Amino acid sequence: MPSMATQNFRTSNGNFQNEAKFDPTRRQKIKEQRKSLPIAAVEKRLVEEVKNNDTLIIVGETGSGKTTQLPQYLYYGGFCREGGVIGITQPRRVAAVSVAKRVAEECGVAVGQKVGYAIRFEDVTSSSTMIKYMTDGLLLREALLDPYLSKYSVIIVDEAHERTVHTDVLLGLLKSVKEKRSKFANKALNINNANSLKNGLQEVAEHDGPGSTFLKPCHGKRLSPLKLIIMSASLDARGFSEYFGGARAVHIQGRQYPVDLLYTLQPETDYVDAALITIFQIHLEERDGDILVFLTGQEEIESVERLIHERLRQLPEGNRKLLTCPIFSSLPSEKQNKVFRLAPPGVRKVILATNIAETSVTIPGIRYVIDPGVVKARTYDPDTGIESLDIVKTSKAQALQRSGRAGREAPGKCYRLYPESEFGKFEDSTTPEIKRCDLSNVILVLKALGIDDIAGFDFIDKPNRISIIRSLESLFLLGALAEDGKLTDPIGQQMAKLPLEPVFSKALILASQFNCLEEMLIVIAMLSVESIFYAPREKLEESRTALKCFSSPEGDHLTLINVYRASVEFLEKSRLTNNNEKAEKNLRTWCKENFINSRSLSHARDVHSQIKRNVEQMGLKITSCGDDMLVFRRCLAASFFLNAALKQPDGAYRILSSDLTVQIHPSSVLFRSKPECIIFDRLVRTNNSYIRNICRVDYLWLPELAPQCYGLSE
DNA sequence: GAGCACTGC
Repeated sequence: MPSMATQNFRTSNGNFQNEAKFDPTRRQKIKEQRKSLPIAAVEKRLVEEVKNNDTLIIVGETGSGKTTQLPQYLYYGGFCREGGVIGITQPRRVAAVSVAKRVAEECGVAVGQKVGYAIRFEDVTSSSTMIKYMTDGLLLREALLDPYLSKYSVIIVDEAHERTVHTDVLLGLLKSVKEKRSKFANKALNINNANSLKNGLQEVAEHDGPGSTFLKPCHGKRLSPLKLIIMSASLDARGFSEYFGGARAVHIQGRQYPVDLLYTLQPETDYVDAALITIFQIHLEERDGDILVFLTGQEEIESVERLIHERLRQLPEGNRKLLTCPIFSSLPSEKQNKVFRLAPPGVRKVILATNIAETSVTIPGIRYVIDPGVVKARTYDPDTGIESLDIVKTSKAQALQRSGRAGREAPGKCYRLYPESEFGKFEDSTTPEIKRCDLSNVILVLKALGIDDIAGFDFIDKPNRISIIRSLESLFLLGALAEDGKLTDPIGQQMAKLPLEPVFSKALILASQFNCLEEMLIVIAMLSVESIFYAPREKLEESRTALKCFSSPEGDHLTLINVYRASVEFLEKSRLTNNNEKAEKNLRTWCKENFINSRSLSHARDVHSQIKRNVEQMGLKITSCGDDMLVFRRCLAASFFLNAALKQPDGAYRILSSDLTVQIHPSSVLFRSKPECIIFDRLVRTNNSYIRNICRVDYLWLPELAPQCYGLSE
C-alpha cells in the first residue's frame, strides 16, 4: 500500500545521498561488536539449518543478536539471490524502525536501500530492499493484496512468544502459504513447459478442494518455496514446533549480566507500601545505579511519586538525592523523555513505570528492579462482549522479562515483592490476546483472504467459540456478511480494506450516502486514537474551562469535530507566517494551552489522511453536511445502532442490544444533561460499567435506520 | 463525579 511517508522519504532523500558516513574507527568498532555477539559463533550452522529446514524455530535469549544478525547471515548465505526479500516482523513499530536503522548502519547503507522498514504511515523501502523489517500487522495487510506473499523468500516472525493477535493470525496464514508455495514449487519442478507454470498453481488450488482454496491464484508470478522462521524468547519452543508439524527448534544463548533475585519471606498485603520501603532501602543501602519500579497505572504512579517526596522530606539533607521519573503511555512525550536524561552527579533516579518499560522502552542505567508481581490487564467477557481492566498477577515469562531489565549493562538485583513459592504458582506465559479480545476485525481479514470457516481455521490457539459467534453476528448486522457467512460485495469488501474497527468502517461507508463523509472522517480518526484530552490532576479546573470552548451540547463526537477543526484552522493560520516546522511547534503549544495531547492529535491527523485516501480510492464521495448536524447524528445512529442506550429513571442507561445497565463516563460532555436516547463508542468496566464518547440521537431513528436490529416483526 | 496497562492496521 503506498503511503504518504513513502513520498516524503523519496522527496527528501531522493538519490539516497545521505549514505551513512563512517569513519574507519566506527566501522571497525561495529565489526568487533558484531563478532562478539553470541550468535556470531553459530553463523554457518544457522545458515545450514535454514537451508535444510523449511520451518525453523529459533529460541534466542535476550542479547543474542538474533534480530539484527540472522537476516544478514541469510542475505550473505544466498537467500536473496533470486530476488526474494527477507521479511522480519515485529510486534511494535519502534522496534521495526530502530532495528532497521541499526542493521543498515552495520551494512554500511542508508535505510531504504538494501535494508529498509515499513510500518503504518511510513514505508522506507525501495525496489532494492532485500532485508525488510515491518510490523506484523502490516504484513497481514500486505497479504490482502498478495495472498502468497510472493515477494518474500524468507519470513521471520520475531518475538512470537508475545502472541499478539496479529502474530497469531499471521502464523496461521504463513503456515498455509508455506504449504501452498512448496506444493506449487514441487509441481513446477515437474513441468518443463514454462507455459504450464500458471496452470500448476490452479491445480494446487483445485486439488485442495473448496474448503481450503483461500488463496486466489496470482497469475504469472513465479513462486518459490517459502522459508519460515519463528523466533521466540520464551523457554517453550514446543508449542510452536508442534504447531508446525514437529519443526526443528534451535537454541541460541544470550548475553545478559547476572541478576540477583530477591523474594519476600511473606506475601505482602500492600504492594505499594512494600515498594516504597524497598525503594528507600535500596536508596540508603545499595551502591549507585537507578531503580525501576513496575506499577499498574497512572494513578498509582502519581500517588507513589507523592509518597516518595513526602518521605524524602523526612530524611537528612544528604540523603535526599533521589529523582522520581514517571513514565506511562498517555504521558506527553516531552515528560516521558525525562527518564532517558542522565541524573545530575550523585543523584539516583527512581523510574516509576507501567509495563511500557517491560518491552516498549529500554531505559539505560537501571541496576535495581522492583517487581510487585501484578499488572493491569485487559480482559474480555465473550458472553457479554464487555472489556474490563483488572489488576492480575503477572506470568512467569513477564516476571523474567522484568528482572532482565536490571542486567542490561552490569550485574543487577531484582526485588520481587512476593515469596518464591508464589512465583511457582504464576502461569507460564500470558494468555494469548486472541483468546481475550473482540474478533470482528480478525474475522473480517480472514474472510477477505477467502477463509470462510473461521472456527475451522488452523489457529495455534483457538479463540473462544462464543466469541466467534458473537463477532459473526455483529458483522452480519453491520451488513459485512451475507446469510451464508460470505463477505458481502461491496460493503464487506470495502470494510475489509479499511484499517479500522468494523463499526468505524461501516460508519464511513454510510456517511458517503448520508453526505457527511467529511465530518465522519474526522470523527473516526479522532475515535481511533488514544484520548485526545489530557488533564493532569493539579490543573483539573483549568482543563475543564479549556474543554468548554469546544464542547457541543449534542455530544462528544461533535466536540471532537470542533477540536479537530480548530486545530486545523490554527495550523493553517500559523503556516501563513511561519515555516512548516515552526507552525507544527506552535500547534504543540496550542495543544498544551488547550489541554490536548498533541501526540494523539497528530496521530489522528495521520489516520485522517490515510483513511481519506482509502475512501477516495474506493470511489466514495466526500461531501460535507455543513451545519446540518442532524444528518450527521442520524448517520451515527445508523452506524452505531448496536451501541444505543435509553435513559432509566435513576439516570443510568440500558443498552438496547444487550440489556446491560451502564453509566455515562464523567469525562463525557453529556455527563450532566443525560439525554433520553444516545449512541456511544465503547464500553469499559472499571469500578463501574462506563460508556464513553456519546452522542444524542432520537429513539425513533433506530427502527427506521437499523431495521435489521430494531425492526418490528410482523 | 472518574480515572485507561500496552500494542497494531
